[in-house]
Amino acid sequence: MEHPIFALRAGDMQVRRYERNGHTLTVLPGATGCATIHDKDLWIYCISQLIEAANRGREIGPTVRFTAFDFLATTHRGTSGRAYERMSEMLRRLKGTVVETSIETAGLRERRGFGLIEGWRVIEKSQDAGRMVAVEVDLPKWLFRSVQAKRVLTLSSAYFRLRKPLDRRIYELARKHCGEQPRWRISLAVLHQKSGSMGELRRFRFDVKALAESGNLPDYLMAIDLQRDMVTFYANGPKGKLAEVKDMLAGRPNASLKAHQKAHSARSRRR
DNA sequence: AGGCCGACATGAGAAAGAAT
DNA sequence: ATTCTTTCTCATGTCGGCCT
Repeated sequence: MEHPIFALRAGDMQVRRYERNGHTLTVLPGATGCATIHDKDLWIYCISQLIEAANRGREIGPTVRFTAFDFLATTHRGTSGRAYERMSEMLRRLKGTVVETSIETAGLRERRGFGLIEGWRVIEKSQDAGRMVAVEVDLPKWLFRSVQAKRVLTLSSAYFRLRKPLDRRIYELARKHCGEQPRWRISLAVLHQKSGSMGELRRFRFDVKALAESGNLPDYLMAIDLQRDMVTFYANGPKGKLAEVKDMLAGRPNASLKAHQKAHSARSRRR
């Protein structure tokens, strides 16, 4: 996806419209607002469920079934009653947000519209109102096809640890545009556009500067040239040693989970 | 332009109750 | 006993508005 579909802010009711060489994309929020970058976690979760199932040699279809608890836990969310409610809101926003595209080629214009998910189903136990037993999400066909074709971008598990919506978006962009190349250079104005941030440029500049200085962006280093208003991303070798060591120091999921399991089994052996 | 505040929202984690 | 679910509390995010 070239243009930012997901909003950075909750309850965003703005209609966004992007245009690039005879190619327009319109994002129409549903009644409860536009799907946010956090809602995208549900997408990513469903996709990874499918990929995992496929890797185990199981038959996969566009419908993904899972428990609410598992989703909340694996995306590092809380599991409060409010978190469950928010999950329903997520489904509603994903379903309600409509994306329309229009492509012009050789004098023909084709327009299409689609939701971010086809539909959803939450199965609750009736005698104990409100308990979500299982959730089913129907992914749109085009998304399912790109999963089958393995054309989905893999994200570092550190992605879920990125709290700031803007940081997440910038990481995605770096991942997409810089990828494995040693570096990627872009003007702040264009990055601002690509990010989908609705704030003013000066504020965006301030936020990007903060991100660069914090060094919180996984896999990449950022340098800002304030004179020319350019940002450069340097790939830190996503598979390199340095990244692994940094993961460990930062106590990121994979490293820390293994360490925790080790400690745990040592404890049980002593007992 | 740069920076701060606050409205409205998300997020983490502890502790405890419920289900299996 | 273990796993799931809820409630509570505190910390942090975006961005419009406001001040300097």
